[in-house]
Amino acid sequence: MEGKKGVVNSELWHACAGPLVSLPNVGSRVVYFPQGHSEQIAASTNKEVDVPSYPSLPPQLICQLHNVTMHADVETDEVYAQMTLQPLTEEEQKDFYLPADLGLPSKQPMNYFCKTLTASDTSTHGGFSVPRRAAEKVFPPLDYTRQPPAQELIARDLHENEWKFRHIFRGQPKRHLLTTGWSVFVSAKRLVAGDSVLFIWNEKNELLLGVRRANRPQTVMPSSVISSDSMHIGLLAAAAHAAATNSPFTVFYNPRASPCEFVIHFTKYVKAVYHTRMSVGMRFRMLFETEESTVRRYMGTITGISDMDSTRWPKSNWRSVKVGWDESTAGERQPRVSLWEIEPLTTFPMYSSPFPVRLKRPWPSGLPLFQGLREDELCME
Amino acid sequence: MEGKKGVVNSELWHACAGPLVSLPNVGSRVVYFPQGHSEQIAASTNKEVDVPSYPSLPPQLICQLHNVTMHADVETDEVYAQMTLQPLTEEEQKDFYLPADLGLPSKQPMNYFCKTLTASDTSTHGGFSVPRRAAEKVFPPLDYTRQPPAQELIARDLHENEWKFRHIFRGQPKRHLLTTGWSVFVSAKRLVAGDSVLFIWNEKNELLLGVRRANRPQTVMPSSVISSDSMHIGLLAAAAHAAATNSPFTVFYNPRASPCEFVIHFTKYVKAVYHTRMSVGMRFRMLFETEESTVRRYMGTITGISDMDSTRWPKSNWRSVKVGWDESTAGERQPRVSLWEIEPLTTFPMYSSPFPVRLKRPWPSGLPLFQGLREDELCME
DNA sequence: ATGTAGGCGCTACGCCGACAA
DNA sequence: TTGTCGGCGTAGCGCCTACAT
Repeated sequence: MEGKKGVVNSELWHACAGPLVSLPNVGSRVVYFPQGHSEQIAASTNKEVDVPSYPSLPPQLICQLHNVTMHADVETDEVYAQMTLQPLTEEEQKDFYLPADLGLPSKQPMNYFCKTLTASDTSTHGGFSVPRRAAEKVFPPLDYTRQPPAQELIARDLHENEWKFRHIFRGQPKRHLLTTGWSVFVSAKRLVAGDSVLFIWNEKNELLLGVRRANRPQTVMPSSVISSDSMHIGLLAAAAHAAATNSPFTVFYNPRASPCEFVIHFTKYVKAVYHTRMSVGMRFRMLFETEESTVRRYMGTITGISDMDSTRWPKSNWRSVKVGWDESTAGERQPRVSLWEIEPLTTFPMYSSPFPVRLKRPWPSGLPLFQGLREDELCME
Repeated sequence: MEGKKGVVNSELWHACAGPLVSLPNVGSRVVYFPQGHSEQIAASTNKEVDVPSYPSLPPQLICQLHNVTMHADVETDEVYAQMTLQPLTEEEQKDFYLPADLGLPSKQPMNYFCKTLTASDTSTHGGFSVPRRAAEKVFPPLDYTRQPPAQELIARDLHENEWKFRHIFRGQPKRHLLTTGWSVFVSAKRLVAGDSVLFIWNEKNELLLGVRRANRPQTVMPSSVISSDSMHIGLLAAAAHAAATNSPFTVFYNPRASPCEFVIHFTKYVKAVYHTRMSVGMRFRMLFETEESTVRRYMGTITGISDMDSTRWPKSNWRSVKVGWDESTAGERQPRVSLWEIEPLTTFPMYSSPFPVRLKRPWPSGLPLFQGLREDELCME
């Protein structure tokens, strides 16, 4: 598993990244959105910038994914992925076989739990209160003949550090607790109330331990290295150079920094853009992650379809759908989404049709997405 | 002083930056070296990258400095400067008046001291041992009639946080110590033995407090935002775009990240490049910072003059001088320096001559540095 | 089922001189 | 002059149960 230094346990990475995050397979085709990438940089640096537009850079690049590695920040344990993408020539776009990589949301580990830390969990006054079902599911069973039942747990984090905890079942009423060892973990990881920890009991009978920090309002980036303008220009220039020369380039994808997956499975993209009817007024649903790290669907209505940034990124499909949400719990959900993020609520079958339905409106005719690639050459399952 | 948020105390910033660091004045002319900037990025990210060359970007840009602000990283207290530079058109390069901004090393504060922390200073076992002369110079005088003499000190750091310390003069033999309050400071700033602290007693009778971390071997950058390749391309593209349109761009200068000052006072540059004889075999001296935060001169001999990177940056003056050092204390000093960093040891007067001596070799004739700017138009004091 | 608080033992933090370098 | 140590008193860490939600 640890072939390269800095590459982390895949199971644990996905658990920390959350149930909605999926990474494309190595070798598969993907669509890269500079605009989405730019959005992530803006979210990371907390700066909106006004960079010059890059007319030579199309709003999306069809790429082959040469490499994906999973990493975690040494300081914060924040998970991120490094991807090496190579833009495909028109020839290569034509001449392909498509692995059926739909990028279904990665399966979360079987035996795991995630708990948001309470004030008591993080205070120096005591230990960690383990939810009962969680303890029974992911911790090795206790010897209940002892009084009180207790054992030592050793859990490994993303950096292969081992943490020892005393797991004890006591109190009135009885409960599972982590005592000795817990506070050093909390202070080493600098956890505060509101952050989450997650434990995994994997198939090799190893205990893995991850951390998810609460969304601090300002994740103030150490922008002391390069200006955010230069970052934006850099990403655009790197992509443009790669596109012009069909040479590989590298991006970092930080799934928890901002809700913008800017590298999309090719087939998912094609399905959404070419094989799905979308129109104003249409109802849809979309998956979101809950506080408890599970998924739930929110429903909404399409209120408009238009370019998000018509000057810089004309005819881009990135966040081209304006939506209204049924549950108006503040403005916490994006007012704009991308076609492939939502699932239209229709009665007729969409994907099984042998005759793909070309999107009629509102896209301008002849949208120049896959030059040289005929639609009926697409291999859909 | 605190007009803008994030802008820090100038005195304290300079003390933390060290005696050799000077910032050009706002409004003055400077020379910007993309190559040097690239070097700093490489040092910050610990990655050498192989970026495509940018033939349209000259190895140096003459710019006007529109803005300089001093900052400090919230996490690490690392000082850095943000500069807004505007490349000058040929017309503007001709039509100028030059403020006599030679960028002499900034004067360090009068009453200050800097101490490298010992194991005892940072252990949980005790407080901070204040060097006697330092305490007498920068701390308010103690009332020696009390037994023991003691007082409470309040010092402000770069982020305007206040830290309280008990300052006491006791022991046998007598010594100055900081006791209560010291350990919380050490743990809050995460100081370890080898790091330095510095105190300033300024003219407003305020006590300022700064931190300098030891050069940890690997200052592993959180590169989880943007690839180092994109950073390099970004800096080059941003500079190229600015040069092409004569529009302002922003850079960050981190004086302690790496010994490469990539924004140089214009007059200093002109002096060094056009008005100084340099030849192989010539002796010179150069300033360095000592452990104790003072300057000292090292002597050396020029062993060669050539492009550092002849493919990417032909005819650049950045680190064009190969040197050998008299004291060969390991390879801790750069084997290549730039002309303006060194002071040639000659007997004839150099700067006062009314007829500037054009550098004969090894520069190729007609080096295209200041197109449209005749040398005798330069205004040297 | 689980968050918080009171009780209290004991570790280690932190203040002190004594040395020595 | 100043770094480190042995000495100690005590704050607060951390283990326990009680109680409330």
